[in-house]
Amino acid sequence: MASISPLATQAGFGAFCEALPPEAQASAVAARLCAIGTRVELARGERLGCDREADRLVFLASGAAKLVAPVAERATTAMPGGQVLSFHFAGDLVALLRCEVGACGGNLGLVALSASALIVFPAERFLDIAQQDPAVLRAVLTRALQALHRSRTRVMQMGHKSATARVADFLVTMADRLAGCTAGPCCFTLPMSRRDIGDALGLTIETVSRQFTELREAGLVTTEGRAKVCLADVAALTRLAGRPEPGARPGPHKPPIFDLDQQQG
Amino acid sequence: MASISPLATQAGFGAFCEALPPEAQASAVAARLCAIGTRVELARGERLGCDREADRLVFLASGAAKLVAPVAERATTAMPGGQVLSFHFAGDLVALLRCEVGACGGNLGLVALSASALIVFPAERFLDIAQQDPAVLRAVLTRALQALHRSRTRVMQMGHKSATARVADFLVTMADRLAGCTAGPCCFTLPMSRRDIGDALGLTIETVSRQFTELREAGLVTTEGRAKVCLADVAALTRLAGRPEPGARPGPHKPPIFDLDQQQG
DNA sequence: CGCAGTCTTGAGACAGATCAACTCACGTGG
DNA sequence: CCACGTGAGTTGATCTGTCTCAAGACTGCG
Repeated sequence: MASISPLATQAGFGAFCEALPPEAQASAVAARLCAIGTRVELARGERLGCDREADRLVFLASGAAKLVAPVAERATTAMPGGQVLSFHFAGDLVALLRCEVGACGGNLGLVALSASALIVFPAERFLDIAQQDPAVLRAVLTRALQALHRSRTRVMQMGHKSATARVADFLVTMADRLAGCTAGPCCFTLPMSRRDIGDALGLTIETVSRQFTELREAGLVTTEGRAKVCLADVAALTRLAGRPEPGARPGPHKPPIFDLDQQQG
Repeated sequence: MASISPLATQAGFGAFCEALPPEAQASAVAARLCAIGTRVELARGERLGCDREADRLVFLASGAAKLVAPVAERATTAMPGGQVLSFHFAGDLVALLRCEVGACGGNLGLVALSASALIVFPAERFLDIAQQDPAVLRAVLTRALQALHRSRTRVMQMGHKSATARVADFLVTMADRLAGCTAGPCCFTLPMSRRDIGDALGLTIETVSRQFTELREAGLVTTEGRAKVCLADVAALTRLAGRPEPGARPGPHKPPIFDLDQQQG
């Protein structure tokens, strides 16, 4: 079972503070945020559900996790673990909507792909405190916009992309997130199963497997064991993924697109 | 062409201020935000592109619009107007990423579905000013999270839902947003074409049309002319859409799920 | 009234899902 | 250390839903 340690001095909080804007790291706001956080450890496969009443903000201090939504009624046939909405890695700030059924299907959960350390915050109180330091609040906003950007990109893919393009895009994204690599060759270990990949991409496990085989035969990818993959040419995969190329400009990422809808209340 | 009126006293700014938190409406922050906004009117079909250098924040004072991304290279075959990322209506705050090619394909655009009045802000300066009033910044964050919620919901749909479920979900969403209706019968006028719907749902225009026909034959939908639709039973469509039902609770919407990724820079 | 573009309907093609073996990696216990 | 078993992954054959291509019908506008 998940073990809970209420001591704010434990490992994990340090990583959280480092993720805050530099000028806020030693501030009272940082301390107060830590004070309302609860450290949780999840073993591989363990699940942190959402709260019934309140939204939660979860900082992933270490490890890897998937955000899942239970599949509505029957969907098609498969999908035991529910739809995978996104993958998360150390340093991510994830949020779990309260359980009341929302458009997403409510009852979201964060499932550890590998042993993970989390800091769980009540979202409402977190934002109340963060609001006192505009820099912190803005940092949270920036992350929200990045998440939105990723999600939008996802929508485009799911919209009308072939299985090959989706898998290629997935690999390119993972190369970036897991190995910090956006061009050339690179190797890394995937923490998630083929089933997770399929669930995230809207493909079956068989189709994912076939795509890996094709990429292998094309010489773009080699695999070792279940999890280790080496990409021969990230740029080529990016092309396959149907993404407009990052252009000549190297350098890190562009900030996000965003789009903020109206509350209809 | 789009006409630009730099006078901050014009219509549109009022709607913008009303969208701010009550306590901020008469504040200096509100006035300073208006001061950096530019009013733009778009006729049906006109396009507001993104800026080359800076992100833009766009408040949709009146009308309806679609956010589009140019389709990468060739995609499959069709999609003249590019992929539709989202639809927006009066009161929405939309943002346009700078043109530099991002993962979304860069070069986003906002295309008016009907005559619209917009207020365009430079995002950077907008946030600098908003940062001085935590309530305003938090309001922006709230909207971002709602947008993320919608986008996530979208991902789930695109992931593995049948054409029928997608169209049903689309109609339910529009009933909510255009007629404020979440159950029972309701009528409204769709500002977008079948092509736009298809582009947004990742379906062809023909498939969308066939789904409308099926829903019509099932007695769930009647249409009048091209744009007017009447839904006989929103709850039944919600079920068809594969969404878990909103439950017995009536009442307005739940706040959003969210999920904030890490900056990898 | 007639044209142009949108929408609808139909027939055939194809990508990916489904069902069903089979193989392999990896952890266990002899 | 190696045989073994379990579950993940791969591969193959078939089936289905959606796209594609091709007419046709309607809406709405000039």
